[in-house]
Amino acid sequence: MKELAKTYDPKGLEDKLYKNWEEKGYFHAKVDKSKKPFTIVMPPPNITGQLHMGHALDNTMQDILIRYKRMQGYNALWQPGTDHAAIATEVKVIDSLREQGIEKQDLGREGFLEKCWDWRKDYGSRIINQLKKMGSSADWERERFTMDEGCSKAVEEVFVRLYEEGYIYKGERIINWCPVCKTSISDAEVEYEDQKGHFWHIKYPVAGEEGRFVEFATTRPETMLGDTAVAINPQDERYRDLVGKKVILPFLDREIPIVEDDYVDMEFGTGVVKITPAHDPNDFEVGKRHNLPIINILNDDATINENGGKFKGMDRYEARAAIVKELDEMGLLVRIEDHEHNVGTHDRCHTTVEPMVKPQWFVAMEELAKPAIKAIETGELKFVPERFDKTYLHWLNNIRDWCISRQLWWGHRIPAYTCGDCGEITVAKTENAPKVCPKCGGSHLTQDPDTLDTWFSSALWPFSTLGWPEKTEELEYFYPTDVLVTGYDIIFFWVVRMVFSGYAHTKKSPFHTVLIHGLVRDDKGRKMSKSLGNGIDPLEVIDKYGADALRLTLITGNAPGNDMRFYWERVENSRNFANKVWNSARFIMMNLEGETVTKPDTADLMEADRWILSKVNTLAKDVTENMDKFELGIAVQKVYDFIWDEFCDWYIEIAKPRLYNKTEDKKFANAALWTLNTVLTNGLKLLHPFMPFVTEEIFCSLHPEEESIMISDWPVYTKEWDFTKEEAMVERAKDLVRGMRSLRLDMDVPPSKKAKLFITSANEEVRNVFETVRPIYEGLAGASDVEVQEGKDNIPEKSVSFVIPDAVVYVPLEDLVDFEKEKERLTKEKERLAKELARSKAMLSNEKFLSKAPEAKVAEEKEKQKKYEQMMADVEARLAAM
RNA sequence: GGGAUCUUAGCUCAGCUGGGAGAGCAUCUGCCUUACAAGCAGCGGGUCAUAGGUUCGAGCCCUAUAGGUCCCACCA
Repeated sequence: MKELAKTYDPKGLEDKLYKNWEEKGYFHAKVDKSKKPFTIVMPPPNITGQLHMGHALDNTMQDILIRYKRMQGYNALWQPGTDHAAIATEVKVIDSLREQGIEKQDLGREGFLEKCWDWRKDYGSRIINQLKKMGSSADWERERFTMDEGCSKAVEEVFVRLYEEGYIYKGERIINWCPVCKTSISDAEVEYEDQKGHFWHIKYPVAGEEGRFVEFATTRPETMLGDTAVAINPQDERYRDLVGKKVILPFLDREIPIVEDDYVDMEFGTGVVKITPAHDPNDFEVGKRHNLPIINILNDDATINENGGKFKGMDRYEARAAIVKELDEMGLLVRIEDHEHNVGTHDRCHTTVEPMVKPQWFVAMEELAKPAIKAIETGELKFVPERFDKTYLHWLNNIRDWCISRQLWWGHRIPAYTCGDCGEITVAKTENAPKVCPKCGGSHLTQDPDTLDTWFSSALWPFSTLGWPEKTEELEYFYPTDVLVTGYDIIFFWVVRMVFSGYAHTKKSPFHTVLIHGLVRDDKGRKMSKSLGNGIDPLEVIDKYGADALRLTLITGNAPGNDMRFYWERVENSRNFANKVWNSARFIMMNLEGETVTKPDTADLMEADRWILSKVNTLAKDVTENMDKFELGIAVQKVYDFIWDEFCDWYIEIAKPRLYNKTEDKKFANAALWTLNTVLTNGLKLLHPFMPFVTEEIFCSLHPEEESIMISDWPVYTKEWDFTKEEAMVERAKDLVRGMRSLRLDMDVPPSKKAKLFITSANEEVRNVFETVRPIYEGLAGASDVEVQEGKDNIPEKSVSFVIPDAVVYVPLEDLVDFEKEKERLTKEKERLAKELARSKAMLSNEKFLSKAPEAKVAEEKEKQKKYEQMMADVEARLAAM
């Protein structure tokens, strides 16, 4: 047996243990029909990613579930991989190229993609290695990438299928355009920010009516260059006579109609709205209804294009200022108002998005959403916690078509080919790419230059990683997966899309449970972010305190779906716990030195041994229940409390006298050692999913014959260790010791002072408590002169007392008694009892309680009352005697 | 505007289907006791946001109010 250091040092050790696990192949899940599968698919981190607290939390939760299920005997697969992260990666690569003075366009599509793959080669494994530092037991042999061959095949398969079924279409729609990234983005990628702006009140002259104007307000004056109408509400009497007339658009001198549309709110502003179909989603709809022309006034970088007349070439904000200035000079600017409004920005670069009309590819969502909605109703899909059902359903019930084309190069290229001769679009997988146009036979085919939204491939992740569309045995065996763990911020982007994709392509929900966690915030509750510089780097935490401490910190005291605050003090506490476990093991191993321990006869077990066995027995049951309900925080709290409070603070202390007493029969020490070893081992197993490293190291030292705790069996409840009687007895013994301790503190009794104890109970069980407690008492209270005395007759006159269930304990302390203090204590005690008695009596005299409450509850209450009455009588007698 | 959620000890948070208010940290007291000072023993500290209601009984259920956070939608 090897020596353990005085404090636990995770440094170096964790890497060593992890390497061993990996080499032994413990993480690898092979198809094995004799075992039940349990599958989690890992949310693929971006290849540009650096491990942050969000990943750390997400992965810790998954690893806990996987390790737990693996120990329970499941064939547990944690399917990992990385995401190509279309726009995020493209932006990074462009930036790094720019530093070298190279522009994306200079390289051409092929050249640029090469650079992207280089980037992936250089950085793609970085995040994976960081996840390994966390102890993640994912099946790395099965690592996938959203753009690897298989996943790309799945993407094309889906695209072609959905196209053929009519769910994917190409259309001129108004989309969100990012002028910096120069691509369209989906609605989900738009983030609204409150910004201070203005309302510009402007008027347009009415054509043919000298001196007449219509007035309206706008927040974006520059869009007037694209105006093709002004609209009024058909009910609006004020403008009745204007119907059918036209107004003149300043600068461009375009005559545009005045149209009637219900969309206009008569109550708002002047009741007149300018209509810019090309640059506003609502106006676009109005334009469609009235067949208005769509005039795009912006280039892709949000400068004004040739449709903007003399403002051509100006940036949108530059043009805004110029237009306002000139309108003012022309007397068409009525006034300017301050106005705070929500501005849509791109969630990656926070550039204000510009609505634009462009040909894009869409997925028609209405039909596809239906089974995903039904899944919640039928219970095929559950959110933990449940409240996220509502978030999910609300989104699905109001879903709009998904814009899936992106004007990027890095990603899955859209498998659509346009004929240069007849304009026919052909959609086909790369392997079936058309050489000639199937319609006109022309050979001038060009593939659509756009790529797909990065979430298009992520949506297929649960089954594409298992080989879909091939019918692999993995897919057959591991799919559908079981649990998806992710943050609530990603429900719309990912969870929704995975679920409807699962139903569309596999006819099943890709998982039955979605376990949602919150955000990791800093100590002040702020989001951890690079720009604020308030983030704590998980790698730094691991370096300083170890991965176990990090994991424990992330899991404790947090309920599913809730945000948490993360700060160093919490990590320290976790580290302290790791050290506590370490030292308890060290203690046991020091005592095991040179001993051979055998399983003791049941008769040789002390009450305390049975008590702790019983405790660890129920602990296993409780923890298992919590784990199955995904209450990871509660589960680990229970293990923590058990190991620290019960096992270390009580049981080890109780066991010590037997270990130190060399003259006694060896079988007593043997019983203690065996119990220590057994209980610690079970505790370690229950702790292992949460703190894999320290538990493994101890387990292997304690059991050199065993290979790894990872592949050991999860403790289950056993009848053999069901000792309710002993449990109750030791709990009373603990009360007794606690009572003695506080009494001695109250009375300033030095620990060396011996004391006799008298107990007022004829209950044999209670008297046995003294025997149970003797070693504890001797060890902790420092007095050994314990005398059991029944009844009240022999109690010394000068003594102090305290109450334990079923009895009052008297301690004669002769000259050391402080009667004032004792009186105070008793009075307090009397008050407390009176309160409890009142409550109990009220309950028991209540007919409704008696009739409605379960019988056991009533009986329990009656017992309580009896006890209280007895205790009350004792206390009153003591008080009277003083 | 719609929805979700929170308000519990000085701080950060648990508290599962209603039945004697909890943890960690911090403070204070006493201990270097031969596993652990990253420790041990203990003390103090809460009208469970407010006001009603249901109930024999409410931190928990219902209603309203106040304040905070988040999501969605958005009137130009």
